[in-house]
Amino acid sequence: MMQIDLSLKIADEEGGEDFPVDEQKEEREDDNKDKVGDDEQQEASSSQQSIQEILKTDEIYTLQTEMNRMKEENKELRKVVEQKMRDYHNLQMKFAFLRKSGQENDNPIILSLGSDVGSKGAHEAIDLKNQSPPQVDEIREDKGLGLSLRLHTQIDQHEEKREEMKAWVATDDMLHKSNLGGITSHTTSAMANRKPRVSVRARCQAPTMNDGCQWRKYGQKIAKGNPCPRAYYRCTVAPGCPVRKQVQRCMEDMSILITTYEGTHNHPLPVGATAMASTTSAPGTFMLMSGEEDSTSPISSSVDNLGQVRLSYPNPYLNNIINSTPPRGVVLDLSHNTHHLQQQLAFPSSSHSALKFKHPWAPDNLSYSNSIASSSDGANFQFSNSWGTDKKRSWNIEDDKSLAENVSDIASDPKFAVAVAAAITSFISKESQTAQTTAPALVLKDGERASTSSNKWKVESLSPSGKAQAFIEKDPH
DNA sequence: CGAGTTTGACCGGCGC
DNA sequence: GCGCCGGTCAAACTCG
Repeated sequence: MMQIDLSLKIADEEGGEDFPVDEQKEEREDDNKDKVGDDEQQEASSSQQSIQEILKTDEIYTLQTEMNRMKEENKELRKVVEQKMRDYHNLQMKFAFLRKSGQENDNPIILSLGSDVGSKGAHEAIDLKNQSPPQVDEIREDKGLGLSLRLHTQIDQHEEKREEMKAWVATDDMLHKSNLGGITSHTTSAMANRKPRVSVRARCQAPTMNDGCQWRKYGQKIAKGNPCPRAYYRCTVAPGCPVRKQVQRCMEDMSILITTYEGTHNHPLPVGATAMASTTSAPGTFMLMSGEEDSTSPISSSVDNLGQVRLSYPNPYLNNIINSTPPRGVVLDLSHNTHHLQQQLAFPSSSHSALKFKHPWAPDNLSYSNSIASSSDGANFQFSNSWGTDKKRSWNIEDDKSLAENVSDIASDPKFAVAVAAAITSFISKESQTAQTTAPALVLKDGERASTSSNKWKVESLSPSGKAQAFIEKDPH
């Protein structure tokens, strides 16, 4: 899934560096031709040549040192990438595990990217590693962007949901103030015994979004509570494809198109829709193709009482979704850009931080790469937990600044959301197709195991801004 | 003429 | 059991 070409083209660099040396050598030869017979000049030329040889040797030595340094750096980066791959895979397994085991109880799983702003429940959550709540707080204070797992007890479940809703509303208010445009997408995971569903919210003027697939409209209804008609489409790429989608305008904001995909394609997807390959629907593809405006925004997701998974950017229209047409499953909300993320972070810009931002793998920035990594193509991403062995990270203003930019950059990439949606819906899809009979348990990164007998899990990454966040909650049903 | 859209009828789930 | 509502069907219609 994640492939980052970390190979260093040392050979090219060497060639490039050697070239000027050869030119200098030729120049020296030409000079020698013009000065044949002049002993003093020959001596001078000889000494000059020896000096140049020394310089050349120094240059070679410098290059070799640089090569070795880059090799070491490359090795470190490879280790980090491999570790991230393992973390991500483990997280996928955990999530699928938890969802399956959690079907017997009502507590949802919450996977979040970024800190859960104002989520009191998160603070009250019990850490998977049996850490005490103060340690959880410590994680938050750490301002890491890593991925953390939390186990929510049933006791604080309801209160936490209220707090999460409060957080949503608070974030919504900020968005209203900033009057941000952009794309909103929602991903909704399927109920345990239903087809996987993914809802995508996006600003789109067209009647429907171009998600790379072929659709045929088979019905239209005016849903209660929304004067905008809801259109029903089915995939016609291949006969018998069970995938269907519903398209409806948001009541509060007609510019927002809510597209809900359901089912899994039984055919290879056309070019441009490959992002759906690992998902149950096409929200990712939509996001890839809806390039209008700024599609970046902080990501957040949560689970409501209906057990739907909500993976969204802070969304002022969330209430509408919940109250009027509550989707089941995962909700991806990309209807807002992330300008406000940067505003919230409000760090003075500097070229240095910008450099870090563009090169998260810089040696002095590896602490970030331990938390979150994003490749240039954006479709590859990884998370890792930010607690446990990662406490040695040291944060400072520069880190915050770089992190803010990293978060913004990652969140701004629609492919990031695509990847998130793909991972989540992939889990959900797989889970819905397989029955889980093994004892509920969670294997942590360091080999620890945690019981999943409780009802609610939360996996979230922490960020200093608390704006780049994503939750995935387990369907309680 | 075929593919896609429209639209009223129909069906099943759910709550009262 | 009844009504409401979401979702689907299918005949009629439109369009290229």
